[in-house]
Amino acid sequence: MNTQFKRGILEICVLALLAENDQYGYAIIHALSQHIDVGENTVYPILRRLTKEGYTETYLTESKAGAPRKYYTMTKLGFAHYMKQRDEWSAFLAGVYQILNRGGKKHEDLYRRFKARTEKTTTE
Amino acid sequence: MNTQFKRGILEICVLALLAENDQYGYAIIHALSQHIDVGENTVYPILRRLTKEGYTETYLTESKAGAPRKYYTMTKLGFAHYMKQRDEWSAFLAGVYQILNRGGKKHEDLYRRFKARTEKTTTE
DNA sequence: ACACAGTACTATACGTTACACAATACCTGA
DNA sequence: TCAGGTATTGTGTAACGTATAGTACTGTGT
Repeated sequence: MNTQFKRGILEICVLALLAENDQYGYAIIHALSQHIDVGENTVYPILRRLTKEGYTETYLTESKAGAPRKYYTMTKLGFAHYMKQRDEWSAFLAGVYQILNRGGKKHEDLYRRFKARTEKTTTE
Repeated sequence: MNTQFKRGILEICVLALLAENDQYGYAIIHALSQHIDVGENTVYPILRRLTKEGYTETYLTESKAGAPRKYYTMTKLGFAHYMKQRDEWSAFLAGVYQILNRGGKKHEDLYRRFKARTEKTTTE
């Protein structure tokens, strides 16, 4: 999986979970990794950054099954940031959609077109 | 606009245009910039990278209105790469969609939920 | 003839972010 | 006590968008 795709979007995904409920890092990682390929080395830094920037705050709770958990809770600033990021993301997606889906969208269409074009110009 | 969003996707967008027809850099930049915010400093490096990796090849043509144009043409390898990237992108998007669109999707819904949650726990 | 705008491309340096690698620490069950 | 699941932190690296700057060619207005 192209790791570049995740840049910027992972943060939004984390914010999306925190907009629902307070969560601790490990749980967030599990939730995210059910849908996208992501590990602890990636998510924890995001959580630290969000906190550093005032988008989230933390509190510790003890756990019966392991080390204490650091819960992250979204601030109002964080929610506003989340809304803004969502907007930018969907605007960006709309633009990309326009570019990727001109003419034939399906692979067969694309392949037929490409093949037709390359064959008449002695490519090989 | 979050510049991070573009990582990896810009390359796909360029490939999408080249899958249709041979194009020169300046034209590609114009086509892309109608839909997403992107400049020459970003696109030319991508074109060079694509060529370096064998996904595109180039040929020069003279132009009546300016410097000679370097046309980029997609190789078979490039087309295969394009198809693969498209697949990965849509798989990634599907995952992100699952995460971002659980429960209420619209801003009003999200806001109502967030507000309700924060108000009952003496935030402020 | 010269400045200038538009066209077209190249090169260097930097910042952000995902992530590999590594370490720490707590608890439970065999 | 040792493995394994839980839970977090820190360091270093690589990719890629992009700001900045520069080269070079053509046609037009003055």
